[in-house]
Amino acid sequence: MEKLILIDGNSLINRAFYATPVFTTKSGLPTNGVFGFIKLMLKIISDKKPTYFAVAFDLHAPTFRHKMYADYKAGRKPMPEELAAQIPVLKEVLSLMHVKTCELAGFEADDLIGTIAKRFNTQTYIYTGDRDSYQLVDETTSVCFTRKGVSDILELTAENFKDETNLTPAQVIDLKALMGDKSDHIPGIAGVGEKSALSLIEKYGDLDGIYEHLDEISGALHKKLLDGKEDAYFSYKLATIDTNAPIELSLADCVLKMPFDHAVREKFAELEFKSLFTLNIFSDENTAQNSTSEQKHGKIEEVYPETVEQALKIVGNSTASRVACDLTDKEFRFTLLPDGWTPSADTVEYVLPIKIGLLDPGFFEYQLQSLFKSVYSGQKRVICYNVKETLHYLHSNGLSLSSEFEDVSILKCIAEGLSNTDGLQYSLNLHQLPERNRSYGVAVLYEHYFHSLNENEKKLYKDVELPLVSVLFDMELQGVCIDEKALNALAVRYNAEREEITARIYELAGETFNINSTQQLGKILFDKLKIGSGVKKNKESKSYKTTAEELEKYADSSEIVRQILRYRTVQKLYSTYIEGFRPLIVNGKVHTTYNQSNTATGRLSSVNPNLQNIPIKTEEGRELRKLFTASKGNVLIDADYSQIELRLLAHFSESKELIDAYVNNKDIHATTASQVFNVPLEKVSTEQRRQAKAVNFGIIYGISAFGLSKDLNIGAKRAQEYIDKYFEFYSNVKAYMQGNVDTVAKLGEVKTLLGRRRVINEAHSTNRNVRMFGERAAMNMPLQGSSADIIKLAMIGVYQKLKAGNYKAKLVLQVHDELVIDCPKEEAEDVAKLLKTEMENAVSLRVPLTVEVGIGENWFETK
DNA sequence: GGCTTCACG
DNA sequence: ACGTACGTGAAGCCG
Repeated sequence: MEKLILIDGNSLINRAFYATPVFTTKSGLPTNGVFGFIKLMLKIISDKKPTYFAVAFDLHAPTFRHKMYADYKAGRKPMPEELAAQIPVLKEVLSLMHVKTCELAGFEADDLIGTIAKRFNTQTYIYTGDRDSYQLVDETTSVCFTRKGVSDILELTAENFKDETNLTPAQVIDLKALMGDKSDHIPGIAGVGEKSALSLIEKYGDLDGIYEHLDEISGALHKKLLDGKEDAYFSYKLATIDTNAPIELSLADCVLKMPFDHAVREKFAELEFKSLFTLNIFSDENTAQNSTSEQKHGKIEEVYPETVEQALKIVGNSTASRVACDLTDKEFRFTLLPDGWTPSADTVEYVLPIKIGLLDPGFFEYQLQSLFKSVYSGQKRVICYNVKETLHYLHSNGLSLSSEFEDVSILKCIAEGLSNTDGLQYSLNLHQLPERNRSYGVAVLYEHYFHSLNENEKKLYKDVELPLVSVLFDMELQGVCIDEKALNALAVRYNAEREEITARIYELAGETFNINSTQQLGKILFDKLKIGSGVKKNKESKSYKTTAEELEKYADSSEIVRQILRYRTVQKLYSTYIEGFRPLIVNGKVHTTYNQSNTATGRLSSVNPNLQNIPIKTEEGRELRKLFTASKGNVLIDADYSQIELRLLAHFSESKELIDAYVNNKDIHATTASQVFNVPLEKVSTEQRRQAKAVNFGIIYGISAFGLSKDLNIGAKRAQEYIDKYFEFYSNVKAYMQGNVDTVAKLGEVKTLLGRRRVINEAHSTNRNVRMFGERAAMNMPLQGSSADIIKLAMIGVYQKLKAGNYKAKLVLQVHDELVIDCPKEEAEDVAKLLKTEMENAVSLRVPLTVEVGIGENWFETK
């Protein structure tokens, strides 16, 4: 069915404005709202491929519903100047795009949208950041609600509406009538919140139903409802969207005309929307008769060589200096890129099936190897989307990649952070590139992202992230040895204990239940056994909170609680670290995958298995590290940075107290304790030092009194005193942190030592909690991210030194501030020295970086 | 697939 | 008066 998209213009430009960092044209015109809106609009077009498209705007004037609205809206915070200025610009852009816009004196955008949606019997999608429109959902109308920012969209349809909201679309109005809506200045009934409103609706269906059965409702609620009846019905009218607005509009008026005229391109140039240029959305005057994808991007011809020899010849005869590749289970696609190639050139994409099935498949794949060899180990630079994956694929076929390579997934990550990490296919759609021409798409995306980087980012990419790919590939390939015998022994032990505890818990509970179910557990503990009164529930109030922290409170008085805490420990160790590892062991080793492009700060992450969260904090958990051993005849060398994030804080803040502490090798936690608790350094107790350590850590996280008080189990007031004392002494640290907050408020992003950016949209939120989260993230990211930068440099240095020295030692693990090498005993002394030196000298800061090294037969022993 | 819990830096 | 520590991944339950 043909699709119609309806956009609430005011609502979405508002969302886009706050979700996009503030930027202006050279002349000072703010354009972030328009930019964010256009981006979103293009994404919608790409996702839904609509035939019809219209944007509605508010236009207030005195008529019934809106007069009331105007009254209420008088108290509303005015739209910021920078946003208001962008609305005419947006309307101008839309007009150039021939996108139908509508507004009508006296009607809200959602009235127009409601009217249009009900008028035409075609599949309609309403995009808005306003929950009011939920009431419009029906069989042919969906509401796409922008949850946070503009990228997270919740699509409500007739099918999922009940599941998502627990209401019918019509009941949305009743809900608002009862509870009101501050942001829309609908009063509702005083003292009636979401909870009671929802339960009333669930019981009586709607407003009329509630008042018909008013006598069944007792107590305070009865009075509130009685007193608020007028408010409720008035609010009901306010909340009801008018679906009969007198608007003249036919479906034909809404036809979306793609591609866009040259004038749109010119307008984008004027607004300095350079990143939109590479998109395939403009008509090319010269080849106006061609289809969209061919106009902007030239022709893409798919060629299927009949034999591998043919393909080999094509590669051999080509003088192209680069080749873009995409290798999947089904196909191998490659595009040769001659010097000076641009996305607008006519391009040929070669396609070879990986599994032919008809002939002898082994033979064909054997043939393919020579093609891989010529492409991946030739003179041409190879461009992939995830090159480490390709390296593994080649290796498993006895091949290696010896050409220089590029990686679009990493480029994208440096350019946009975590914005859209859904892989190549997603990026192709987003950029309106043909879905099947994946190697061509890789080339276009490469050009797009590489040229969007600034000089620092290009260096970060070329000098750090790309060389790191080879390091990580080698580490993953190498793997780390697991002592399977010891693992099996532990499995038996844990399993026996788990069964023992389970039996005892059932006995104490008087029945069997699923201990792993927090819901069932909560009911047993608090409803049945009434273990305690403190029945803290979770957000949805669906279940009791049963975290270890919560249960500890009852441990002294209740055996079942003690047994459950013990059960949790054993269950965690057994399921995650014993049984979880078993299927991942290959020839006595596990080979993790390090993900280089999925953290907000620039850290690596580790999966299948995660080797960055192996227990260490408790004695018992720490035992598991004995399972991680050196290879036969080898030792493990472990090196970790000492307090690298605090040292970075000293460096960035230029706090002379912090610098002094590190330059003179002082005990930093004791120093902080001495200041915070007003005692001479030599009189600091172990308890005071422990607390000061928590303060120092808290600072790195963007400290809050509440967080610190929870961590230290003290009152928020005391915690605040500690923080004040801390900042009084380390005054530059306070200024530095404030600087981060100011930066993110102004630019919407912060940076690390090597210029890695993190966009923090939360910093522009009107919601105080969300905004403060953004501020804490802004305080933490430069520290956590620079630490990640530094260890990446060190890894590259160590890798190169090991290679240059012809050592057999191999890097096997990275745990954020720690590296582990599997090393022949005879090399150990040299390698330990090399490792320490490379790590300590990876960068030069205002304070020394120090590294602690340990050597042992297994990971446990190195510490 | 989202939520809860818990392992790490 | 509000509700918060920063960054991850895995297992298991539940709808």
